[in-house]
Amino acid sequence: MPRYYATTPIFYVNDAPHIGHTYNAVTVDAVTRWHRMLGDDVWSLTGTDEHGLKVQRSAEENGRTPQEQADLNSDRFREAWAGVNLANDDFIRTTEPRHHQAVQALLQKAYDNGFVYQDTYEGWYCVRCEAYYEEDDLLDDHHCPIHKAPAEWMTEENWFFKLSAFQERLEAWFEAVPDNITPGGYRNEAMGILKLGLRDVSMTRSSIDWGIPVPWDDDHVFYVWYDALINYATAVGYADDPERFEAWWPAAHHFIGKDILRFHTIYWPAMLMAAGIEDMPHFHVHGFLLLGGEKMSKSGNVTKIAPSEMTEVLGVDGFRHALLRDHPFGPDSEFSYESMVERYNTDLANNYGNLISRVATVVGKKCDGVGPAPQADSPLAAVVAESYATAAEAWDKVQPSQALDATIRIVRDTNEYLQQNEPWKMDPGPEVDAVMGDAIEAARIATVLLWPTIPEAAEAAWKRLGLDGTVAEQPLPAAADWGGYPGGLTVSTGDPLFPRVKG
RNA sequence: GGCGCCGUAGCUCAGUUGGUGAGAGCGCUCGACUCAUAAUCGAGAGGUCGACAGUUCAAAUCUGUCCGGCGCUACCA
Repeated sequence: MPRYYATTPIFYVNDAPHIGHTYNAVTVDAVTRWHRMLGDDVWSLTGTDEHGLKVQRSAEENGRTPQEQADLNSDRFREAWAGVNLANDDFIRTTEPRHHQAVQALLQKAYDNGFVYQDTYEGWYCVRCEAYYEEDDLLDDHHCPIHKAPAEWMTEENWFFKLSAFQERLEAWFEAVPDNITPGGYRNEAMGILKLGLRDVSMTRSSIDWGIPVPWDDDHVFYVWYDALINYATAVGYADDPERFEAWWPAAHHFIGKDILRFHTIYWPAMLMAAGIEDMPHFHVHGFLLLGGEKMSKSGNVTKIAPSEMTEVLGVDGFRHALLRDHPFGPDSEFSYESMVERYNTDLANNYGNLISRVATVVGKKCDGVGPAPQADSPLAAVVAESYATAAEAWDKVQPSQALDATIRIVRDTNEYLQQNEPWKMDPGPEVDAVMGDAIEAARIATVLLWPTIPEAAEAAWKRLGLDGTVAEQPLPAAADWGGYPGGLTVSTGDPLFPRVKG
């Protein structure tokens, strides 16, 4: 059984969950749900990044311990993800003991293998940023470009990671694995970074307490990135279950935003290599949601919009669908309230939801409420087969927008098929049965294929069609084969699955 | 400065290795239907595929230049 291990980034606890985070998390959720239907052995991970100066500071400001602060804020992400129906298998926190063990173990390996050394770091340092700057990046008189405050010349003893030692091995990895980073544009970006040449980087801090102690030097904690990235290994047992790690690690897929490309696709693979891990993860990189439209651009930035603002209007499933359908995975794309509502109304209210309604009503009136079996040679059979092939390929390439487009095509063509045959004008009999059997079957398959994005509504539709069991347990590709609907099941009507939303 | 990305109908976007008269959804116009969530279906209008110049029998697709927007070149989480 193929394995598929998918991760979101761990989100920094000081941030509030917003639709940018949500886009990433829902993509991972939908893709992993698709893989579950394929019968793959799936593990999906999300979590929170909880160390670092910012957490330490906001804890002080609020009169809490850093751990208390982290607990509070981590819960916001848990709640947000429950609110969009994420079916993650694990939620990791970097403050957990299992993670401390893994970080110390993995970096100790790097140390033992000779890829860590002590050196003096000198540079212009902004206290408020807690970061060093290159001279060229500072404003006049060595002022910090962000805070406009004077930077100080600092000298610090630090532990360095020998990133430069991995230049060639990283290049070899890129050469050997053409799809190590998708979409391809981001792979080019990463290769560009490589081509410029890699410098060793500092990986510890002695000025902060809120972090994971360096095992060979009590005075230091690891710099946040060297702590955070390792979460992906922690979660599949790097420190405490080597067998489990062996099994899952080769199947790792990291879904990330383009802003963290460098750390993930260059530093992290090098860290793995330094620790003697052979298998490299796959990376799927997306762009930003840009805030357009009227209603929300007034509130400024996409990072100010909580997912709950959208689920209140569109429902959980409606939001999930519109989010993935309208924003191709990879490039930056426009996000607007108006287009989300429009997408919801078009795809889910007018097409999919309405199809379920009209089918149920006509079956009720013309077939005594019992769904007839589909025709083996229905013209819809070919439509479904083609749509499935397109959707399956798109999911495989991590292109949910394309997959959903292909899936909705089934719904559109079924509406067209009904319109052409007008079964509501016919007297009950074989002719009506033939048309309605086909329509139910197409609706059934569309429901299966929509489950990864609209799981709740899909289950509800499944029951209305009178089908047994759950959509979740339907196996692909078999469940998408034409003719799966047996006929003779009671079809029921009900309130609209997706009520129209007024713009 | 260097590297890279983007610029296709009013809007949001598709367009594999260059090849039938350039597409989808939405919006718009007209019509049909009335089973259905004023939903659905059909027809139509609408683009010199950023500009210019090349390569080619043939380019939105390849090359160069230019214009416009953006990213990276940062130990910002």
